[in-house]
Amino acid sequence: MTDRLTLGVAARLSTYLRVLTQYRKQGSESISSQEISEYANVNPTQVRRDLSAFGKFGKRGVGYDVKSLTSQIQGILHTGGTHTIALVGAGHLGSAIATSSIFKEHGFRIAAAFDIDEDKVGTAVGDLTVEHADGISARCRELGVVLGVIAVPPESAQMAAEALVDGGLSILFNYTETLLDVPEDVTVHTINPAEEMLYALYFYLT
Amino acid sequence: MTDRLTLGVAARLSTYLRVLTQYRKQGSESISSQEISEYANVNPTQVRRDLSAFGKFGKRGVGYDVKSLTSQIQGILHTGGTHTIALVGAGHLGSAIATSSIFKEHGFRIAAAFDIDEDKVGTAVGDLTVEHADGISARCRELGVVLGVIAVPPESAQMAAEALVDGGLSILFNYTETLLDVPEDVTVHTINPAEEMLYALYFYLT
DNA sequence: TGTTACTTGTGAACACTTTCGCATAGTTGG
DNA sequence: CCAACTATGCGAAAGTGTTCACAAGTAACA
Ligand SMILES: NC(=O)c1ccc[n+]([C@@H]2O[C@H](COP(=O)([O-])OP(=O)(O)OC[C@H]3O[C@@H](n4cnc5c(N)ncnc54)[C@H](O)[C@@H]3O)[C@@H](O)[C@H]2O)c1
Ligand SMILES: NC(=O)c1ccc[n+]([C@@H]2O[C@H](COP(=O)([O-])OP(=O)(O)OC[C@H]3O[C@@H](n4cnc5c(N)ncnc54)[C@H](O)[C@@H]3O)[C@@H](O)[C@H]2O)c1
Repeated sequence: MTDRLTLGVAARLSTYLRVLTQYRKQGSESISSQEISEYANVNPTQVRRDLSAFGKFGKRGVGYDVKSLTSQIQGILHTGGTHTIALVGAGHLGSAIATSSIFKEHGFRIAAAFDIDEDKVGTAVGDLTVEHADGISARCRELGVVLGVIAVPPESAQMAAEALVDGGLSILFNYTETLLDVPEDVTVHTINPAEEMLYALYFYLT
Repeated sequence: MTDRLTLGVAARLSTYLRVLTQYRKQGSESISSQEISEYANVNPTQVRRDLSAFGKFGKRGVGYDVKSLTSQIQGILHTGGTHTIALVGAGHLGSAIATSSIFKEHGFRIAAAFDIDEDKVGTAVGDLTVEHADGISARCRELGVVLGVIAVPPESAQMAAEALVDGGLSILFNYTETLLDVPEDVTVHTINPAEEMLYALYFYLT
């Protein structure tokens, strides 16, 4: 149990957590492996196996209690608390991210938003006041940011990445198509829907 | 070879395609499995094995020719042409999507954008003129749309999904947190960065 | 031409994932 | 209280994925 989860299990548990978080908002108290599997696009047996590896969380004939299963998975992933993130780029995408409830729901607090455009610095996006990109590194250290989101034009992405790395971050989420060159200990997660679209299309076409 | 790819292989090939597409724009003609693996977050041996299953695309001592490898993978995934997509919701996120080059680069053409807000209908986002959401189903059929993107507020997502399904689509990309209920033959892909953030954090914290 | 440095392609071993089938346990309604 | 139904948990087997180690090709340069 002190072992590190394999990549696949950790990915699926994160997906279940997303489904559960939303399912709970929609009112229901109990959920079956069948229902989880439909929203998560996995096999129901897989869901049960993933969960039963850590204990007997379900009730036969009933399903899983949404609230307690949520805590259990948060426990397994050690991600129950609040985590502080920083946003670079306050354009269309940046505003959408800053005002979205998606992050808050899962315990992520956007602590600062940065832009290079003097007209945007000082204005509000969501609950935040946009700060100048010059301050990225210093402010990230100050605020204890663990994760940076890059939502700038593609040609500025490398620059943004370097500023965030300078601020001590080692997890970057890159919404641009730019391939980022970062130190070895930094992980870049790329949000590129086109990639998933190609994948989706393959299974549609065959 | 007429067999369907496994989920994992198809996903990785899509990732390689994303990396190659961008790498090519940055000028280089040749790429090694090592380089692909760094940008794709996989093991270099895995890259070589995935590719060598379909033929000998590389040159020992040199690497892979970026251009020809791109075509080869497009051939394997059958996704070389242009595919037509529709966008529902022309707010902050919708505008960002409509103006992003990410989709075009991979052969996706956004053929129409819809919104319910009368003030937005008729205005331009990117190259498109926003159309009224009432026309979603009819226009999707007319335009031969294969894939729909949902970028509306969470409470409107189910409605948007139903309109798209009515228009004959069976692949939906959902940027909202809402769990969508759709017919069995429709696949929903959810873009929820928070899910991937939880996953990223797990490996960071352990 | 010979040497050095590089990088692919693949056999073999091992680890992990996925699925089936079914015993087991809880629930509901008569 | 019993019968019908539902849904979990898990043994076992088959299928995939992942990594190591190395032979074999290619290029560049002295
Ligand atoms: N992955 C996705 O799902 C997705 C969706 C839409 C857009 N995108 C991509 O997101 C990026 C941004 O799109 P957008 O529509 O928000 O663009 P935008 O032009 O509206 O906003 C970009 C903002 O970044 C700021 N900026 C520029 N350089 C900066 C720097 N060095 N530091 C800080 N801020 C800087 C600009 O001032 C601007 O405010 C694009 O690359 C686009 O392709 C990705
Ligand atoms: N997954 C991600 O990466 C990500 C990032 C940012 C935002 N989001 C989510 O995207 C959604 C949209 O965010 P936004 O900032 O663009 O919001 P927004 O309010 O700026 O835009 C929403 C638009 O949808 C339109 N709309 C409402 N109902 C509609 C309907 N039934 N049909 C057509 N159009 C309709 C509205 O008129 C508005 O123009 C939110 O749910 C947000 O949480 C997701």
